[in-house]
Amino acid sequence: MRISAETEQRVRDAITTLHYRPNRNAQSLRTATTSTIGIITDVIASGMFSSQLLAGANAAARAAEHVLVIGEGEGDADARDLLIDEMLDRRVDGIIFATHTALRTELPARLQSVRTVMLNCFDPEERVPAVMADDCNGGRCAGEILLRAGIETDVVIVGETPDTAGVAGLRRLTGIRAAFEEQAREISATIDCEWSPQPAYEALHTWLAHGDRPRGLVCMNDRAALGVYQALSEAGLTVPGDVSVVSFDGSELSSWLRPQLTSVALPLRQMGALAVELLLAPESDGASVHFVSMPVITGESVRPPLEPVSV
Amino acid sequence: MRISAETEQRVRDAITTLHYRPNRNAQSLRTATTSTIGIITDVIASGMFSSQLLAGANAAARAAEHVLVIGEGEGDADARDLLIDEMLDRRVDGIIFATHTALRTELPARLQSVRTVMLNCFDPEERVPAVMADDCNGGRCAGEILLRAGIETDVVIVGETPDTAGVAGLRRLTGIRAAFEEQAREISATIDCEWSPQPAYEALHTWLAHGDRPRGLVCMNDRAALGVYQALSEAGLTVPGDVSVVSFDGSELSSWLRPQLTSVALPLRQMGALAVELLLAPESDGASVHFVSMPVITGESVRPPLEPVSV
DNA sequence: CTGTTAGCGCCTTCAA
DNA sequence: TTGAAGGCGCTAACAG
Repeated sequence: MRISAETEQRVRDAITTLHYRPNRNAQSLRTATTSTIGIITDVIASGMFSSQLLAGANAAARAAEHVLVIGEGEGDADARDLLIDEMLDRRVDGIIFATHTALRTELPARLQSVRTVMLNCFDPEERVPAVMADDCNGGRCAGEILLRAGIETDVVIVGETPDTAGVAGLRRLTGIRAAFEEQAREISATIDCEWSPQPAYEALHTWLAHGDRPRGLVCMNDRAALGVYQALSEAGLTVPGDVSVVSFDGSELSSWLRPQLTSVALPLRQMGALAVELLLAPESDGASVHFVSMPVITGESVRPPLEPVSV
Repeated sequence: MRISAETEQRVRDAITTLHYRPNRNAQSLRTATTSTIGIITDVIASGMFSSQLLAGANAAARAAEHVLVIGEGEGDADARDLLIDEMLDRRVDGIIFATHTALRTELPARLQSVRTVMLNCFDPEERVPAVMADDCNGGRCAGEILLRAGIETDVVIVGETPDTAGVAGLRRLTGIRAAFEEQAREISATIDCEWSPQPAYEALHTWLAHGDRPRGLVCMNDRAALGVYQALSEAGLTVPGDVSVVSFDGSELSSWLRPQLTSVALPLRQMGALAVELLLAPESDGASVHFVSMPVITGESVRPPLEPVSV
């Protein structure tokens, strides 16, 4: 103890008055760890999707005393790879590879030797852990909502798109069908259209022109549901009086519609958070896909059951 | 030149086969520059706002070969300051301080000695450059849209909220009034309500109950306009037949409504980009507020002028 | 004009 | 237990 207490105090004072803070770059150089996580998204701007994923990831990162570096690939694989390099150059502790739409996609080559978690997408060969919404169970929920309301026939699905690269549609469809099969019922029809207001409006408008009248409608997302509302209203059908409507995503939009939409929500925040937790977890956790369950946001777009149901 | 060409080639080969890349942390240590920009937002998750600001900032950062690290203050000043410290510890080249709503707000103390640009907010003492939407001119545009359509009387504003911390409302209002005053006209009434569907719906519904019938409506944002559409439709008024509607923000929602909404758009992407450019510009540029003009997104919610107007 | 050297700020090992 | 020293990977200044 060669340093006097007084000297120590003077040093401590200097630390505060000069606002000294350790240089994390120097720390990183020595320790080869940065407390920094890179997150690569295809499109940041995409309204709620990427931003909520980001928000969840950021919250979890903060909780673990980490910070997020973001990069937007903009759909261009080269730009994306450049970004990845940029992050690796900065020696991020790991990378989250996120897409704004649920996708089966090849993990970029240069990520295969880096600690990586896929978010809202998964590698066909499951080389790294992935986080996805549990669309299959979500679909089942949507189906059960209608069934519990006593709507077992004349149910139509709006937004079937089996050809897309996305996997959400197929999984939701599977879940819905499963719920109906359990009750020995089935879906009456599926209407194929993009998951946006205008296409959904047009598709349903055309379909209704045939004279069929559905009792229940499942929309593949809230935006499609908006178009569906418009088409139903034009056809003089009321929600939920004539037709009950269930949807997916649980976006803000679902709460803006009148009547408020019952929607099976994408747990984007939780997904983002889980991705960070997996990335930071000491155990590699194998490389399985983690499914996050989709909560139901109950609105007023589904007819209450005619008779009270015993649980 | 003591190194033989052959040796040089062998080194170069090693670089590529071993995927050697310079360690930017080491570079930073030496050069005291990181090619990294920190961006502090109050809420990332807030739908389009922060995410579009982020997207714009990110694009500009990429163009300047920089990378963005993000931090979400979550409304808590302490958490925010911790984040700022975290970024300064990482020796970011500068910080963008962004809010999701246009605000007049004090620059955090520890940012006063750091290269900083305020985004969507400004310091009362203008200590640093700021980027904001030109809401005043935007308001004027909104007014002129109605005036050019021949709607000079019975114009009502939905969403007056002079008491908020936000400055957008007041500025838009000022612009609208200015446009009308230039034609020696004036706004008939202002309806005070929050800028969301439900409050706007209720406020207009109540107002319409008095029996007054507006010819033009200016909504303070697209979400309020959604509520306004609902109230008008309930009252049996058509858009744009009976009432012309203009709104602000230019969000996706405006394109989803039927008829499509004419909206004076927030140039969020450009704002984010400009903030980065100012931050990286060699000249400090003083510390003035930079106003980014708001483009008009033309929909079908405004009645075409009865007679062709000569430009 | 090339090749060597001395740190950037920190952490970790080693000696006292 | 505490202090000194070496080196993380790089760049800028310097010597040859």
